[in-house]
Amino acid sequence: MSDSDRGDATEWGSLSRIQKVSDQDARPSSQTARATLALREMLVQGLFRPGERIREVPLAEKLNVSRIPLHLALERLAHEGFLEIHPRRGFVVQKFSTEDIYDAIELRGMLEGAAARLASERLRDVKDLAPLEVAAREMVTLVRKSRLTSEGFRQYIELNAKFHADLIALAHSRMLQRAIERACTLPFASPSAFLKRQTISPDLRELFIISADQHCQILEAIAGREGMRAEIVTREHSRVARRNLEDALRSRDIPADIAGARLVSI
Amino acid sequence: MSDSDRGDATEWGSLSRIQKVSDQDARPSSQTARATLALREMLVQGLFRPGERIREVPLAEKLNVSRIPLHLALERLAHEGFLEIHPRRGFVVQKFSTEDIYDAIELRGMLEGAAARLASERLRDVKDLAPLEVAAREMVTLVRKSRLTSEGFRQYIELNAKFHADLIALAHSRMLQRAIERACTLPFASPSAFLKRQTISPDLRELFIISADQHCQILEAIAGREGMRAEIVTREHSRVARRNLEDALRSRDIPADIAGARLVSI
DNA sequence: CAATGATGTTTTGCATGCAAAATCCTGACA
DNA sequence: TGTCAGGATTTTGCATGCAAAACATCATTG
Repeated sequence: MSDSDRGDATEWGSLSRIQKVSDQDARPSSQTARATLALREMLVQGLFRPGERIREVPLAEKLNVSRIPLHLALERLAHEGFLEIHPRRGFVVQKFSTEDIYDAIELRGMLEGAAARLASERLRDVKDLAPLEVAAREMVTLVRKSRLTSEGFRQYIELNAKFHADLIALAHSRMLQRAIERACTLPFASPSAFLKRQTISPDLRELFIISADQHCQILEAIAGREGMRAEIVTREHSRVARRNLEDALRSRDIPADIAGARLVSI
Repeated sequence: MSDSDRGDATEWGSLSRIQKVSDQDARPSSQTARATLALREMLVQGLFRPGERIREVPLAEKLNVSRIPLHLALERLAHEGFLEIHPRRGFVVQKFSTEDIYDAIELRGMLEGAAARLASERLRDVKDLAPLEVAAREMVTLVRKSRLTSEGFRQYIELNAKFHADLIALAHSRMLQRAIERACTLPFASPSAFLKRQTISPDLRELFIISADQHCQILEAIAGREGMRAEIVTREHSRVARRNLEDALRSRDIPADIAGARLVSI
């Protein structure tokens, strides 16, 4: 429930804002925002079956909003990719296959890779990398501890989100930023999708170490204006998510651990 | 006015559907669809100033729809990237810089390049390339004619759209397809954005020849499972649009010729 | 028995009107 | 002159209700 605090649902640039979980859940300023938040949460938690048709009236009652804001929320979630619009027939919950997830991860990898390359090409001052280096260093420190507390875990997720957001901002491309935000609206495509797993196996710890090191390599490449290397390492970095997913699929603990997994068939 | 015939505004997979311009303008089934179509057209034609705030009531009167469908249409256009949402303050027309256009074109090139690579990796039967080959051949035939009639021009645009749509479909990746559709919602990012120019200089004719040949090279690469080559040529292919834009910028005939150019500042 | 058509029910699309937020305008005061 | 307060006005957000489209049910007919 920690990624549900973007102020208003469709405001842009939300990815680059660092979310403070300060005041509990902020104030969902409008009915539409409230409905969007609640619905996204329900979808991610798997309270709807993939392929299920959504009826507006009962759902509106359940969420305590009227049909107009609910309809607006549904439209937004459709644009995010959770629902499908059937012109005069309402909304249907999307189905995803594991192939879709793999493709989504690879897509994000491509886009973030391009962002890293652009960042290295367009970097004006090496000082601009400072906040990223801080985050990367702290993540390394975290994963080096023999035992990862759940607080450390939370910190890692937050630092990771900040790192990725800052990296994308460094590309100085609104269009690319937009594309990445879109690609990450589906929860299982986001960089921290598979970080929320509860079972921390030794393998998983290894992945964390690898991932933290990749952050450093990416920064080194950008600082040295090695665009190609920055792109390749960033692309490879996204495959951590894929390995994490494969691991989860093997141990069959998907539904509990991974956000949005209940929308995946097979 | 030829690209305004996608049945219902936000139905997905619209890119892969080949649009028949059969019955004039189809029937915009709902008020929302009507408003979306009309508004998109107005935006592309530059009837709104970038940065301008949109007032719903007068606009609704102007379009002869009520505020609800207008609001839905505005929301959709915001998701397409034409407008910006300010939570309790309404919609504002987006501004774009030439850098944004360049980035949008490069982004599309990357994504279509990835599609071409995936197509070569995932191609099941070489027969699947047949419709693409037909389109590519016809385009070559068209550009070989010494004089390009305006009917031939129209045909080229249609064939080009079909080629790109079919290519993307061959990648067999819903996620990638979605990303490309999103990237192309902005008119100047689409593959045929700069084909609508009215002044056909000799340089432009050369670009057409190059472009038609690139289609053939892409198909050859895919047929030969040369994923890397397919990706690279497709990426390069997208730079035709960039050269076209640069040419237009030099001759300062942007506003008249290029869809959506009036949304571009400087 | 399948296909088609009539009829009632559900469900979405939309118009209208009201309330609250934002904006604008005016004028007082430092 | 610039700033700020406060009221008037505009503008968006939303609730309600109605009409039409989609859907379900069942009877009729070939």
